[in-house]
Parts: sequence; C-alpha cells; structure tokens
Amino acid sequence: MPAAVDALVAGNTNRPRADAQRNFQRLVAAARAAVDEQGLGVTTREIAHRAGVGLGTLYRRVPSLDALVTAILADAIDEMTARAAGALDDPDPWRAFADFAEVFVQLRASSRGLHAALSGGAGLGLDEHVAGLQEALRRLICRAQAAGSIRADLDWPDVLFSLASAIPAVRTLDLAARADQWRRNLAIIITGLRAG
Amino acid sequence: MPAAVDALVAGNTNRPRADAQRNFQRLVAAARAAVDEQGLGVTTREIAHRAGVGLGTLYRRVPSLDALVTAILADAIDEMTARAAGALDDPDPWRAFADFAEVFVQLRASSRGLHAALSGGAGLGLDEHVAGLQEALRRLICRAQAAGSIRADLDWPDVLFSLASAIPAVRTLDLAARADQWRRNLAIIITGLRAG
DNA sequence: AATTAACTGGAACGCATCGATCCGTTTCGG
DNA sequence: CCGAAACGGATCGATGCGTTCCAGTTAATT
Repeated sequence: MPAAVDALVAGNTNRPRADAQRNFQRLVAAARAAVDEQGLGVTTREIAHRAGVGLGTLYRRVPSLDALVTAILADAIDEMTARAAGALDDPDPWRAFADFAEVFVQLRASSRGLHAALSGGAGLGLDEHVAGLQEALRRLICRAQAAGSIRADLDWPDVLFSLASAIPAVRTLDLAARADQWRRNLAIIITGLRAG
Repeated sequence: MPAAVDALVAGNTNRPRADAQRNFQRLVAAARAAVDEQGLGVTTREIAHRAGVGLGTLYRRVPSLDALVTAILADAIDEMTARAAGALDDPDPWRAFADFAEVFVQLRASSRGLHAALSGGAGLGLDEHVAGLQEALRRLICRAQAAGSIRADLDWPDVLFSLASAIPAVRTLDLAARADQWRRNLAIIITGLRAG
C-alpha cells in the first residue's frame, strides 16, 4: 500500500472490522481504475458503484473524494519519480533518457487522471510531488544533452513538452487511437530529438 | 461571413433592425473568441457577457447555444479543409505536406474548441465536415509518402496522430507552455517523420 | 414628434448533477 | 446471542446549466 493512500487510514486507533478493511481496498482499487479511465472529475457514485459498495460506506472509509483522488495521484507521481531517479543509475545518458521516456509516456497514456494532473489540470495539492518529478526529469534530460545525444538547439523544457505531447487523444478526426499509438508517437519524437 | 454562421440567420423574411444586426455580429465574434479560449463547454452567459449583451438578446439572434457553437466549428473546419486542398496545388509533395502541417497545428493550437472538436470531443453534428478534412489530409500525407519523403514504416494515421499530438498542453508539470511551443513540438515531429 | 413593432437586459424557471449526510437495517466478532 | 460497528441508498443543499419570459427601451417610419 503506497504512502499517501496509507495515510488515509492513519489515526484509526484499533483495527477495523474485516469487511471494513475489504471495502477500503475495493474503494481504492475502484478509484484507481476510475481515475485511470475517466480522469479527474470521477464522481463518488462512480467509485462506489465500481467497488460494489454504497455511498455511505465510501464516506465511512474515506474522508472525502478529494482526499482519495489526491492520495492516489500523489502515489502515482511518486512512483514515476522513483523510476526516473532509478534511470539515472544507467551509465549511458541517452539510454537512460530514452528508456525513461517510454515509461513516462506509457504511464501517462494509461491514466487519464495522471495525465491531467501532470498537465496542470486542477488545483490539487500535488505541487511538491510534481516538483520532485520535474527535477528528476530535468536531470535526465540535461545529462543526455550534455553528452551530446539530444539536439543542442533545444532547451530542456522543449524536450519535456515534446514527451508530454506523445500521449495521443482517444480519437483524431474519424480515427480511433490504437492501443499502442503512444508508442508510435514516441518513436517519431525520439527520432526527432536525437542529435546527429 | 462563412457559410454555416450565415445559415443561422437565413429564413429572416425582411432585414432586421440595425442594432439587431450589430448584436448578431458581436455575438458571433464573442462566441468565436470564447470557443477559442475556453473550448467546447462555453456557456451562454460567457458569450453574452463578452458580446456586451443580455441573455435575451442572445436567444433572439441565435436559435440555441448548440447551433451557434456548431456553426462556428463547422466553418473553422471547412476553412482548414480548403487550405489542405489548396496545399495540393504545390507540386512538391513534401513541401505541401510540411507547410500544411504547420497550418494544421497552428490553427488547432490557437483554438481549444477546434482542437477538442477534431479530437472527437463531443457528439456535435460535424461528422461530414470532419470527414472532408480527413480525406484532404490523407491525400497530402499519402502523396508525400509515395514520393519517398515520409518514412515508409508509418501508415498515414500514424502521421495524422503525430501531427495532432504536436499541440501542447497549456502546462506540463510546473512549466507553462510558451506561445510558440506548438512550433517547437512540430519541428521535432517533422524531423522524426522525414525519411532518410 | 408621434407611433409602434422590434428589440433589449436580466430575473426567474426547470432540470440535472454533484459532494456529503443521515438513518433504518444488516453483519461481524466475541 | 448481543452490541457495536458497518452497511446501503434515499435525501439534502448547493451549484450551474440552457432556456424562457416580460416590463422597459429603442430604432425606424409617417
């Protein structure tokens, strides 16, 4: 159980009943799926329905909708940050960058909520988490560029924006995006970023 | 006055009063600006306020909010289609493609509403207009690819999706997009699309 | 200048949806 | 088998929407 979601149940003096614990897990899982599929703006009813639980139960297990969604997003962002930090262990600057770029795009493409949160979507209290991710990304990008692997005529925000742009819309004109459309987009962008 | 917006006032037997005509123009201009800046989901109050007009006036000059927004979008799409068709006059397949790509991205980047409408945003009655644009784009792309200018390992929807992806989010992480961010994105993508 | 039909602004209506609460009922655990 | 804990979902109050309505105003015509 990730940190922020865990903190939602902190302060409970004694262990809750078995069904209460089970319902909490279900609610978190349902909320994660709903945030992934529908983005920010998930409703309490949607989450409760997915969890197979009533509205009363949701509010008995969770302080508020905002707290639940924010906790889920905070954990998702922190996990991504950890992966970015881990990528710096790769001694090859370009490979570290390119490998993490794939993670960055894939995770965002698979969660509308995460994508929206990282696109400055709402005024949730995620600023510190976002700042951590941004710093890790900046290091990854600047190291690859200093090594001469990324075109020198770009600054690092350019690179960041181009990566963020790789996430495709669900539809474009009459065409539905394929499941791996993000990968096709990213391949084009990575080619365009590479120096030489 | 473009075709679809014009059609909103068709059927008026005799010329309306001068203030009525002026208010209609103001409403259309206000609605265009609002759709550009705020996307679909503009409200009647927002448009009326921008036009410096009351709600009653809006509904006296326009049949409904949907009709107004749809007409504006239809005209915007049709104008883009005309530009795409015009690009085919350029004998150089690559230059025709690249030049229109710039128009395509710039227009979408400057109008959230148009961008949303072309991203399958809402169930407005724009299918035929969208289909026309798509066909013009397909021709441009396929011609450039047949000429060997676009990488051969992509299909034309890949190219279309990558162009649509060039429109940046307003923010990414803590960074605000610069006014020309779309151009920087597009430059990277164009490089990645080019064969050789 | 007088007349009147057209036009105007904005309060108000009806509806939909949301987060959150409340309470009669059910279920777990000792 | 009992009581505390938890349950479901009707319900509340607030919000925001598109649209209508009407008392007052204005532009065109005579």
